[in-house]
Order: sequence, then C-alpha cells, then structure tokens
Amino acid sequence: MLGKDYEQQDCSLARALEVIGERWTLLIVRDAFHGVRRFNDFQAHLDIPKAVLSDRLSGLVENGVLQRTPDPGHAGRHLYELTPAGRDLWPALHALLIWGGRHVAPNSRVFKHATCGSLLDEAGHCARCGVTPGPQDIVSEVRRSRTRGRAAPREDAVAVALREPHRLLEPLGG
Amino acid sequence: MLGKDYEQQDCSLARALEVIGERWTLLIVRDAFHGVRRFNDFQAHLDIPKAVLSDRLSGLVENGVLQRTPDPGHAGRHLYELTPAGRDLWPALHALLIWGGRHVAPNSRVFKHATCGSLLDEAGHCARCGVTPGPQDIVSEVRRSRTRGRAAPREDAVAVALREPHRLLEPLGG
DNA sequence: GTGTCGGGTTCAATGAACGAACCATGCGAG
DNA sequence: CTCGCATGGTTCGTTCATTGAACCCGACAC
Repeated sequence: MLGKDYEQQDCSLARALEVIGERWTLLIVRDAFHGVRRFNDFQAHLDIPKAVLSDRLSGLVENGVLQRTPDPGHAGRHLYELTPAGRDLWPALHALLIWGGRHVAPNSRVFKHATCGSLLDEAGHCARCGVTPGPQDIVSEVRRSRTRGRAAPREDAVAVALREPHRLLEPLGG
Repeated sequence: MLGKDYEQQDCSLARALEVIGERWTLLIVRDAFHGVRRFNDFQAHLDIPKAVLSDRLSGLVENGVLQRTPDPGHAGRHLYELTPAGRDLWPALHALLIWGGRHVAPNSRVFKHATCGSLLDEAGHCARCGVTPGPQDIVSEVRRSRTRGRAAPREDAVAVALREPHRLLEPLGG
C-alpha cells in the first residue's frame, strides 16, 4: 500500500496497513472469518474484479494472513483459510465493525457467545461468562429487526448461507 | 473508497472502511491521536502529497472524525482535532497497532496508563488499576531498546517532539 | 469429442495518487 | 510601503492502481 519512503516511519501501524490496508483486503478477511474459503465465493459475495481478488489473496498468503491449500474434492482448486496470525486480526476487525455500527450505519449482524448464547457487548465481552471469547467461540447472526430496508438483499450463495446463524471460522457450505 | 455497488452490502465494516479505509487516512488519525493538529505538521511527518492530505482531511471532517477550527493565533489557518467519534476509533487503531507489532514488525512505542504509569497489556488493559483507559489517559513513549536500527530517524518537528513521552490527544508543540 | 464450471490471467480504459509548480494570505524586517 | 518568507492550500501533467470484459486452462460430465 504505502510507498517505500514510508519504511522510514518506525511505526507498526504503517506496517500493518501495508498488509491489510489495501482496498478490499479487510473485507476479504472478514469473509474469511465467516467461513468463506473458495475463490468464487469471495468473488460472488464481494463483487470484486477477479484480477484484484487474485492479487489480494496472493498478498494475504504472502504475508501470512491466509494459507492456500489444495481443495481435496477438486484437483487444481484451492481453499483459502486464516492462519493464526489472520485469526489474530479479530479484535481489530471487531473494533472497526463496532465503530462503523455506532458512527456510520447500524450494524446488521450481532455476535453471541457460542457456549452460552448471550449477546456480546461492544468490547466483545460476554457479561454472563465474564470472558472475551475468540472468534472460534462466537456465533454471528442477522439482527432480526426493524425494516432491514436498503434495496434488495444479495442473493449469492454466501449471502444466503449467512442468513442463518453461523459460528465464525467454520467453513461455509460444504 | 469502495465503489457504489458496495452499498448493497448491508455491512457496517464496509461503511467504516468507506470513512477510514483509504490510503493514508488511518495514519492521519493516528497522528491526530498524538496531538498533531496543523496541516504542515501532518504533511511533514507523513511525507504525503499536499493534494492528498487536503482531500483526506476534508473527508475526515465531512465524516465527523475530525473538526476543523480556525487557528486562534493565525488567521486563515486551521486546526484539525478529533471529534468524539474520532476518539472512538482508539480501540480499533490500538488493535491494529498491536497486531502489526506482533505479526509484522515490532512496535517502536509503548503505551502506559497516565494515572499510574504502568504498562498496558496488548488489550490496552492496566493490570494494576484494573481498567482499560481511554486515549486521554494514555501516555505514549518510545520503547527504549535494542538497536533501533532501521535507517536514520526522521527529523521533522513532529518526529522530534514525539521522542519525549506524550499524553494522547494533547496538542503537540504550542 | 463437446460442454461447462471453477479458478485464474491478460488487456484497454478509467480513475486515483504523486510531486512539482503555482497562488493567496498574513506576518516581520528594512 | 515593499520585500521576503512561511503557512495552507489548489492546479496540473505524469504515473500507478483498479475495473470489467475477454480469454485461457484443467477437471469432470456426457
């Protein structure tokens, strides 16, 4: 992302942004948390040009956020999954999501603690259990609510699958 | 940032990224947390083209992250300061900083609780006081450490001022 | 063989970002 | 008053990134 002259900035935020600060990148990571693993699913859900998606996925793999593995069912195809470093992005992603929901437009999904079912607060904390669960213990579901308004909902496979509650990191659809 | 067709994505992360996801934007916000308020200080510290900086500052003001006020000392000049919504970005910014420090390159600064002086952990929590202080109660200082290596340090006014410990949000240099 | 689907790459056109040059205002010195 | 300089921008031509359509290839399916 940032020009090479930024390497003089001794700042790990700049480093982080070089990895996940490009257009689309964080949305790809978000989908990965929701269990999207295949090229076409990312593409259909994000409406992103294939060339850009290909470029971003390669970048994320290079930087250790995703790992590319052969798809066992289909030779020549790949699965993209979060590495531990990628899963470590959850707090940052969650904080941005909350901020967007609070200051830009209300969030359409809510997060619940998988083991007790109660809603997490804005810090991602489960009041009942007194813990801050990691993504593997969080269920994301659509906030059933007032006039979800806003144009026709998307109809791609990923969007449809995500209308059901879904535990983060668990592979989506087969 | 994202094309208009993304408005169909009912996702507050996308909304957030439209506001703070462009190139440079988060670095500007970071500097704002460190007390930078003047156009030239941003420009000197970030090595960003003036046209882009002007554009980003206007965008942040429009989106309610910064507010532009006349500089009391100098007519015709402005000060850019974080609004409450902007200050609310702290958890997200901090999480990204920590992630970058852990997975990309070690962080060159540390954060301490202003009221007790002890180091904050990676969640931004003060173990001694049992609180997670907001930015106004955090002091940022250079990690005094092994071979800070990496090229010559920057010499612009902001970089020099930030070599001293500095409480977040407090205006820098006069 | 032909067809089709997933997973890409290539390419021309568009749109951002860059950096240098320019402009306007407000000083302070002479 | 005039000159020079600093701040805070805007304008503009060049360069780089993004876009979307078209094309390619390898696996099956028939």
